[in-house]
Amino acid sequence: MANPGKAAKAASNPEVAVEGRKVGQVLAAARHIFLEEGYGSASMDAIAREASVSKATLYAYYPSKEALFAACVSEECGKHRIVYEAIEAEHLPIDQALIRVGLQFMRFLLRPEVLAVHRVVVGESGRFPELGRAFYESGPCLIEARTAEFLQHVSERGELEIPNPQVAAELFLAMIKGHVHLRGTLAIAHKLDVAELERFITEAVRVFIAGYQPKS
Amino acid sequence: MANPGKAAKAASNPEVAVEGRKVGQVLAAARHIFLEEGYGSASMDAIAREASVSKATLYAYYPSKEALFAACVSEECGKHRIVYEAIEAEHLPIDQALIRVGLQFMRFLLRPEVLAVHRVVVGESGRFPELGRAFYESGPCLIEARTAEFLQHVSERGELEIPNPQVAAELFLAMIKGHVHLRGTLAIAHKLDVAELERFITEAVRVFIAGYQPKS
DNA sequence: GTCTATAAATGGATAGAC
DNA sequence: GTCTATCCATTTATAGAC
Repeated sequence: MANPGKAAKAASNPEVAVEGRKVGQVLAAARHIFLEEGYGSASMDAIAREASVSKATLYAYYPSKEALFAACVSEECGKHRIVYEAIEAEHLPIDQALIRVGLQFMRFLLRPEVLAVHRVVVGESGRFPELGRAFYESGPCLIEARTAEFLQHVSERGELEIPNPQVAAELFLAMIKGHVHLRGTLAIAHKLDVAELERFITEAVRVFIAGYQPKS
Repeated sequence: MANPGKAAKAASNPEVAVEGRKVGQVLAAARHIFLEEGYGSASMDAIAREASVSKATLYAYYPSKEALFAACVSEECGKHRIVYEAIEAEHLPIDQALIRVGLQFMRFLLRPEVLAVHRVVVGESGRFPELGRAFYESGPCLIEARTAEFLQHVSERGELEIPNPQVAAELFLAMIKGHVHLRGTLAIAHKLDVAELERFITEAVRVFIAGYQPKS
């Protein structure tokens, strides 16, 4: 498995820690340019310039602009897997726990890089269908699954009565997003009032809990 | 106001009924190309070709590609105003009324042209900030306002108890959208099971009503 | 693998005839 | 207003030297 011949190849570069040196620069530059300009407006020249390599080197790694785009955005989607860490709110009362999950969720969604990926993927998913699916499965779908697990535990402990945790998770996450996330993706400068967001999330949690209150 | 000189100018063309003949062709073609290719990948050549005019004519109407794009997408956003007609469900019991509103909402959102506009606007809103705002205000914002009005009436009749109809409308519409709309924008071919959508909406309505049940 | 140089096509935008 | 023809910068992609 280990390759003795070219052992100390990575980790000598301050850039992203992808295998190889230049390929890391290329991917980082591509990421930056594509997320900033979108697929159509981005140019391989700009990427090569920012990566400090020649265009020929780009094409040595990736056979086409499309391939580079797909590789680079797919990788970005994959990262989302890592970010949404396990919910550490199991010990709290249910309303406090859900509020915490909601805030954590929104803090993640509203990160500028996450919004940028969202924009590019939505914008290009008509032309890159696989991309839409990859994004969906490594992002929203995964987060929903984890939230469903959490809700299942909540239901098993009898704190709420949730016959279908999958559907409940979808409703919960959708409520939390509300229009705040949409405004984020639309780049509407809207001095995000954290206190107001918290009030909104609190109301969402209240409605959710009312909907899944145990009957006993 | 009326212009006797060039009276019978419009309405002689099978294309879209915008003022003038060629300008209508241009806008229709631009709409089509931009929505299909996105801003960056679309070309003025392609638009001119599809509109059956020369590029010079394009530039006679609009000074730049950006201007044509903005004009054409803004116009498309404006159309959304019209589509979401007044809610005609006031006479139904509240749960049935809300289910109906939800279905109507989703039928609108999932129309291919509406999804296409959504994709383009989200994709380009990073570079065209005014576009994001125009879309938001003529689409989601307006629909939310109308839904809030409806909920206010419901609350005034005592069917539900809704202290803040604005927030409630946001929660309601967000739940209805769930992940179905996201999958639509991501162009994920997902044989839309209408029966399942109806079940989902029914559950969303159930949770919503539980959250705003009058206390009496 | 990596570069310089360039091919070959297309991009947005315009000049000038009618 | 509309067209043909064209300018010139930029595009994706490649050939060939090192």
